[in-house]
Amino acid sequence: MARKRVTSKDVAELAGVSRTTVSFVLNNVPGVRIAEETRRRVLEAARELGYFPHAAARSLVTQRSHLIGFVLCQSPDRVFSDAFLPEVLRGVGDVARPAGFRVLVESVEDVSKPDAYIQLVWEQRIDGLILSGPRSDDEQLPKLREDNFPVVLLGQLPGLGFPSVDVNNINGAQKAVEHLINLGHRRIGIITNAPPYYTASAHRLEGYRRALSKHGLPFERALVRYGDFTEESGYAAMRELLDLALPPTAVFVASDLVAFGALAAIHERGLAVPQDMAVVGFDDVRLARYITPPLTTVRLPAYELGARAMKMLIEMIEGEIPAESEVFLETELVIRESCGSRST
Amino acid sequence: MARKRVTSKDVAELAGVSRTTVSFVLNNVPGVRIAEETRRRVLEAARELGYFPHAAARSLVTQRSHLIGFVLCQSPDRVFSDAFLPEVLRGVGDVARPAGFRVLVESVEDVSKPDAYIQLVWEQRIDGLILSGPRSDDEQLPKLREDNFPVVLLGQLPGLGFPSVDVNNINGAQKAVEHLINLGHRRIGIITNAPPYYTASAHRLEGYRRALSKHGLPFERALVRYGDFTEESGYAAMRELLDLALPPTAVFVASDLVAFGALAAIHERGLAVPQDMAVVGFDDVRLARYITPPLTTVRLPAYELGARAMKMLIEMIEGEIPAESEVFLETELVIRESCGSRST
DNA sequence: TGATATAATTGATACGTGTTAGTAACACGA
DNA sequence: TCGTGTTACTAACACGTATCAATTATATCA
Repeated sequence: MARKRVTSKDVAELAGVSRTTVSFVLNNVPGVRIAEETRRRVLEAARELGYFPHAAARSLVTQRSHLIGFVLCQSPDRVFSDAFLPEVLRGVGDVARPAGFRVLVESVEDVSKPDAYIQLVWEQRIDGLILSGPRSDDEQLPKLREDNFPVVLLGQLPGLGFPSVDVNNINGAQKAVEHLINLGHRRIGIITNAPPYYTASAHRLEGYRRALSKHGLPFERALVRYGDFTEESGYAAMRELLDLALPPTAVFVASDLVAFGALAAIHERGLAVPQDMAVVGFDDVRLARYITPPLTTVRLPAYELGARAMKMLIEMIEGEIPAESEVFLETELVIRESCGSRST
Repeated sequence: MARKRVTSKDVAELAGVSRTTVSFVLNNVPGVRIAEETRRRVLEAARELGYFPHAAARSLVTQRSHLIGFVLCQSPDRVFSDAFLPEVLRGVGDVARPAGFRVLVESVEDVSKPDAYIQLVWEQRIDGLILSGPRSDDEQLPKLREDNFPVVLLGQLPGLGFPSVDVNNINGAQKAVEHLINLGHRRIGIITNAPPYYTASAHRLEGYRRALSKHGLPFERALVRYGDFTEESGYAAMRELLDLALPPTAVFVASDLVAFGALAAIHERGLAVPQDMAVVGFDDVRLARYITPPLTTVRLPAYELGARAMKMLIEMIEGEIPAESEVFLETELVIRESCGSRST
């Protein structure tokens, strides 16, 4: 750091005014009248010296850091959350930037540890918090609730009453399964993305049930299998479905990654997709389109997830009460080749 | 914010000492002796009140924010850099955390704009900077050089003399091609990941040449094609190679994504991988293993890239001169099924 | 015992900004 | 000339910490 720091005092001296005036001009303080000539001189001086207010000094007095924390609670499905992190982050950033906020990214391996991320709040380093993949065993969340610190959840956590943004998993799954039904399938299996105590998993299963019942098809326990985020789990589950006395003609796999495993199992049996077995995935992972056959799947609005969460958070920081407290974003069915296209 | 902020003054009063003593105890200031009993009382009081020093106040006086900026310069290959962002970020975070640093992530669409990210530096919001995918038209970098602000590049940018961390693309490509040669292939094509003015692309081509010449094989211009990050470019390039009078028996595709396109072109011709055409990729994208056939490829050490860059940056912030200024991390050949396994 | 060295603690200041309350200059009407 | 109102600006304080120089309590030694 060769150069000496430029302070508002330097600007004031160069412009021949007081520091207070500099502050008034640069912050455009409402209700204060400054002569046009003076204002020009100050701006000129600031530009010439390359002056930027010291962030720490400023936030010490304003009690605003203009930083928000994006905390990633690592769960077993890291593979999954990772895949969308860049998109989500881009959504967050695109909303944060014009509002003058920066984003501090923190990933936390063990939410039950008391010093996990709450320190950011106690230190007053951040003005608000987006929590991705909140866990119910998180011991810090209740404390934040007490202080009513601005928090938005990405995902769901019933009970604490935090505002949240999530995907409408029920509708998404229902759309996927109805697509299969519309193609003429009557015996449709499901492999979930995760064990049933994950909300997303339960909701996707619920969507499956709704689609069946809406079209008068029976729900058979034998056609339900549970994945656990991994390709391997999809492989194993698909083999079980194929071993049934009366196997399904189509399967809804509630995660693309798990679906890749399922596809491997199908190919292994010498069966063709979509002719012998139609497959729909969920998530629209980047590479869903590159697999053979390109996977029909449900697109997760990752960018929008981030953007919306950030928008809500800013509202809360500004002191407003967000219009809706629980937002569910709709998905989009992306039709490729893994189901055939009898529909069109 | 229902609760009033707890300051060091509160801790001091509860412990019955002065604010100075509190500071001495909590910061473990060397060269200052504190009675064991007093120390205990202070720590106890701090714990009881849940005291954390105000980050802004602290960094105002210490001139240290304990924040580092991770700036993503968006280039046309965003798809690519995105794919590894989570891993890289994890590497950065895992090194930053124990050293007491947090990470501010910023993505910048146009590096030539003067207010792109340098404001973070002028505001003294960050102590150091990791720049991912630096561009030569970046107008801010030279200024940072002048002030010798701590910067580490992720990637390469000859000329300015910034410390950098990058992948050893030459060696990686060479390993991939030698693998094909060892399997008996004598006529090997290459599809690059990007146009030749990208350093990474040029280096991977260079590795290809070295492998050939090392084993006495001729370099033929006809077998060289240029990709441009996309699957489509791989598809087109592969078709051209297949249309040659004397097509190759194997191809090194210097990007997994581009390789997926190439695979599609091969399958379209009714050819089998690896029997009719062996394929090696580069990057080891997460889904390289899920494609059929699972892709043999060169693993990019994404985590280590981030970890190493952060390590160097911390050294520079501490005032040390990093031992090596240009670090090239080695890759690892991941053998799957797209080349056959005549080797073992 | 008194002088002196050492251990333990503190008062005062600086860091760079935002902001409140207040002053000086000036114009205006009576 | 005086009071009143307005405009344009400023002096002084606060934010919460780290740290230096100074001070007080305690042990050491002749």
